[in-house]
Amino acid sequence: MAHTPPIPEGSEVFEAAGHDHDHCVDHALQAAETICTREGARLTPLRRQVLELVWRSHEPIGAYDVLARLQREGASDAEDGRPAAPPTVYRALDFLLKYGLVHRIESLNAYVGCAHPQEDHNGQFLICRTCGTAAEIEDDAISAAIRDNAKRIGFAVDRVTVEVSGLCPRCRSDAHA
Amino acid sequence: MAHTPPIPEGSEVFEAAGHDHDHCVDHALQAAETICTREGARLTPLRRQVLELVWRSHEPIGAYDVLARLQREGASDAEDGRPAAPPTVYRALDFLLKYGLVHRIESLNAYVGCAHPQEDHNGQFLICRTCGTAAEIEDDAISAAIRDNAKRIGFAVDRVTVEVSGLCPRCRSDAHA
DNA sequence: CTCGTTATGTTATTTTATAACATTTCAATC
DNA sequence: GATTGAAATGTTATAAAATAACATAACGAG
Ligand SMILES: [Zn+2]
Ligand SMILES: [Zn+2]
Ligand SMILES: [Zn+2]
Ligand SMILES: [Zn+2]
Repeated sequence: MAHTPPIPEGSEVFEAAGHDHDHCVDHALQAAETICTREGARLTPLRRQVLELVWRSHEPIGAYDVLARLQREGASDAEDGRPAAPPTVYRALDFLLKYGLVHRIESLNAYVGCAHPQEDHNGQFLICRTCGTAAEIEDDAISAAIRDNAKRIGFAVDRVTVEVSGLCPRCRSDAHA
Repeated sequence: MAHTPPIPEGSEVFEAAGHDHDHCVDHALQAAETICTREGARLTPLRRQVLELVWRSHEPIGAYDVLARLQREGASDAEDGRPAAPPTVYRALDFLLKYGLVHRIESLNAYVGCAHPQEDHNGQFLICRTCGTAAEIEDDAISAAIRDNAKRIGFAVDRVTVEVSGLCPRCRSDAHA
């Protein structure tokens, strides 16, 4: 499952500044299609659109921000005037969470596209307090340490939330200047 | 309240069932006095009362639950009729958070008394989805793993949130029965 | 096509948190 | 002990996040 690749100096998990994010989005949507097909889940136009909106935001995005963008774009098919309502977005997000296509960042009340949606995991995040970027990591050492502790105590782990906030490498350099 | 037989292994972090919680509360309030004195911070009657209410709840408690209890008990000094308002509680909680006397559980939007308030830390929690108990652990292996990862990536850690939800040893046994 | 299921629409409300400004309390200085 | 500036609390209003409850539409198996 987990590759904990040697990270030379810092910046693969934090996306490169000028990278082609459209490509990331397309890739994520493609992966989502694959997963939903495999799972027999229906990635409807609405759900797909919400997933795309979440991915387009390079930072974690709140449900109401998703809603606002959804309203601006209009529902994908029906362009019938009435703006979408909160439950529309929350239901789509719930679906995406269920199939591991997005993660919820508890400390921000916000959502972010999952970086490796194939694998079953809860997501561990490094969140920059300055630029807002959330890098998803998957560190076996962290997972193992948590698993070991729980085992020692006799606690049956269901869901793990790891959210580290601080300064990303880039913002750190900027701060020095 | 309920007396439940001894739990064989691994249950120090989860409080024993029939323990004297009043003692925990008193101890916590005492420690808070000490810390605030040392820090030159004012543990006012209101703040003290909020801390006590948080501690009295054996589970993490929401701000509005604290508020409700505060209203029921009346403000500690002034018994002037008007019920307390949300900012009163949020400000007290902010103070208590600032001095490390309580922790906020992000995944529950709730607050819990800190088990080792002397030390500077962010708190790591095992939260039972059945009984609601949140056990605060302080696992160096977890902290170290997170610190190492961040260092490798060049991320400057500010605040760490670790919240593990699942089944505590007791509820696990109960489920087996 | 028919029918049960799943998805979405719609309206209202609940829960959580903060903004903005007024008043009180406190302790230091005069 | 009065003066005063800072910190704490009171008060009112609103923002932000999430869900409840019920109605309609779309979908897919038989
Ligand atoms: Zn992920
Ligand atoms: Zn940054
Ligand atoms: Zn603590
Ligand atoms: Zn339990």
